[in-house]
Amino acid sequence: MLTEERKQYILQVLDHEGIIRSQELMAALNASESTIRRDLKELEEESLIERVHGGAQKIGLLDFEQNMVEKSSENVHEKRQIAQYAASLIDKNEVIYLDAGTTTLAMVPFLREKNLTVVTNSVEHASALADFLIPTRVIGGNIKLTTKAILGSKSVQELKQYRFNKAFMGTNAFHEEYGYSTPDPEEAAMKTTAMEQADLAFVLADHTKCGQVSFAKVADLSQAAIITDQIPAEILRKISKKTTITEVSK
Amino acid sequence: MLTEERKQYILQVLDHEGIIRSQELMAALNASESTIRRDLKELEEESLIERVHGGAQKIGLLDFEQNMVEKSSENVHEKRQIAQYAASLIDKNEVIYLDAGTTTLAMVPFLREKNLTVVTNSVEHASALADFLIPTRVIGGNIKLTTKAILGSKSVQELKQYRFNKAFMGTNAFHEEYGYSTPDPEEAAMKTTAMEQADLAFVLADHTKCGQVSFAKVADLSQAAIITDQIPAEILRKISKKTTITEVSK
DNA sequence: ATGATTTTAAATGTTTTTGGTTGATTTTGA
DNA sequence: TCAAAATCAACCAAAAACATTTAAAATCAT
Repeated sequence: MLTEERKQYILQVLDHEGIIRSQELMAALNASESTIRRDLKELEEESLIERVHGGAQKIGLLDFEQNMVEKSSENVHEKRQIAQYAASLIDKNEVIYLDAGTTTLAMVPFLREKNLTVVTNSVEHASALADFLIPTRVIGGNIKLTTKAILGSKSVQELKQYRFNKAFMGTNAFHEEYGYSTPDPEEAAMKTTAMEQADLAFVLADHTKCGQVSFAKVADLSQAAIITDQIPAEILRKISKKTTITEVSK
Repeated sequence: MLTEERKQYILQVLDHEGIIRSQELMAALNASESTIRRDLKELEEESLIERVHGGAQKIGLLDFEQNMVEKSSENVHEKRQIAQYAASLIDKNEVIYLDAGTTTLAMVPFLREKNLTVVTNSVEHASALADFLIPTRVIGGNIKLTTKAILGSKSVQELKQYRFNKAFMGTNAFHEEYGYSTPDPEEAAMKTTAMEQADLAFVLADHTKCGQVSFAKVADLSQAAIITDQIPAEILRKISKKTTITEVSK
C-alpha cells in the first residue's frame, strides 16, 4: 500500500466521518501503528488534518452543536458496526450491489483492497465510492429528489441485465409476517429486483426498523439474511428458522 | 512498445484511477523497472503527473485545500456568466442534456422554474440538480473515478435512446481547424453522441480553451454553437461563418 | 550496410519506507 | 488521587524503492 494511498484514504474518511481512531485506520489499512502514526503526523504538518489523542479529526471540527446533533440524532455507531460486519462478508474480486441508504453508505470505507466492482442506484454512494477510488457502475434512471436514489422501470430493466455475487440492501421496515417493506413502490421494485439478481442478499437494518411495516412490500424475510444490532427476543422467536440473522453488537 | 504508447497508457490510467504503482505498470506494460521509472520521471518533468514513492498519481489528487484555492482563483466569474447566458437560452418544458464539467455545473442554479427534464452523465451534476429539485435522469454506466463522469459503451448506447431539445457541453479544447477535443476517448464518444441526439448543441468554453487541441476529437466546430467569454479577434476571423459564437462578457 | 542515436535491462550503491522496541506521556477508572 | 491501560515519540534494523551507471539491443539516417 502506497503512502499516498493511505493518506488519501485517511483524508476521505475524515471528510466523510469527521473523526477516526488510529486503531481503526490500522485495521482498515493493514498497516502498523508506527506507519499510521507517521502518516497522521505528516498530514498534520501539511495541516490537512488535526491530530487528537487516539486518532485524528477533520480540521476545525469543533462545531459541537452541528456534529453532536447530527451524530446523536441518528444511531451512527450502530450503523457503522453493522456496515463493517457486512463489508467483512465480501470476498475478493466480487461484484456487489449497494442499495441506497445511510447504513449501506457507511460500508464504503470498508470496501478497499478487495478488488470489487460495485453497482449502485444511489448518486450519493456513487460519489463516495469514487472518492475512495473503488470501481463503480451507476444504474441509469430517474432521480428521486428527496433521497437521490435512482429509480424507475428502465432502472429495473437495467438491473436485470446484471448478476451480483452479493447485494447489500437498506430497508425502512421489516416484519416477521409481512417481510421487508418501504414507502415508495418504485423503490420497492428496485430493491426486489436487485435481491433477485444476487446470489446472496443481505438486509442491513438497525433495531428501529424491527417489527415495522411500510406501504410497498419488497420481499419475504427468508429472501435475505438480516444484519442488525439487536432484536427483541420475542420477535426473534417468531421469525422463521429459514432466515439468517446476525446481531453485530453481541 | 513505444515510449509514447506507454506514456499515453500511464496518463490514461491515472486519469481514470488516480493513482498507480510502478509494479503494476511494469506488469501491465511488460517493461523493466528502469523503463517505467524513466517514463514516470519524464512525465513528471512535463508536470503531467506527480510522482510518489512506489508509483505516481494524478497531479493535485490530494490537495483539498489547493483545490479550493484553485476553484476560487480560477475564472469562476467568467464561468458563471457563461453558464447564466447558456441557461437563458432554454425554453420552458424542454428536455436538455447537461454534460459533465465545471462550467455546465454552474448552470444548475439557473435552471429552476423552467419545468425542465435534465439528463446528465455526471454524478456531481445529478446531485446538484436534485438539491435544486429539478427532475433529473442519470445515464447509467461506469464512473470515471477522477471526475465522477459516467462513461462507457453502454452509456453511449443509452444516450442513443433519447432525444434532447438542447445539449450543453463542456470541453477541454476547441480549435478552428481541429474542432472540439478532450483527453479521454471514452469521454469524447459520450460527448459526440450527446451532441448528435440534440436538436441544438452548445459548447461552453472559457477563453483558456480557445485554440487548444487535445487527444480525442469530439466534433467539428460547426456542430455546435460556442458560448464563451472572449475570443482573440484573429481566431474569430478564422472560424467558419457556419459556427455561431456568443461572447457573453461583451 | 554502417555508424549514430535512442531505448532498454541489469547491476550498483543510496535513500525511503516500514514494523517493531524502548521508555515517556496521557487517559481512564476505581 | 493513584495505578493500570492506552497512546505517544524516538530509535533501529530489514525491506522496498530509488538514482545512477553500464552495456546490450533496437531504431534511425545516411
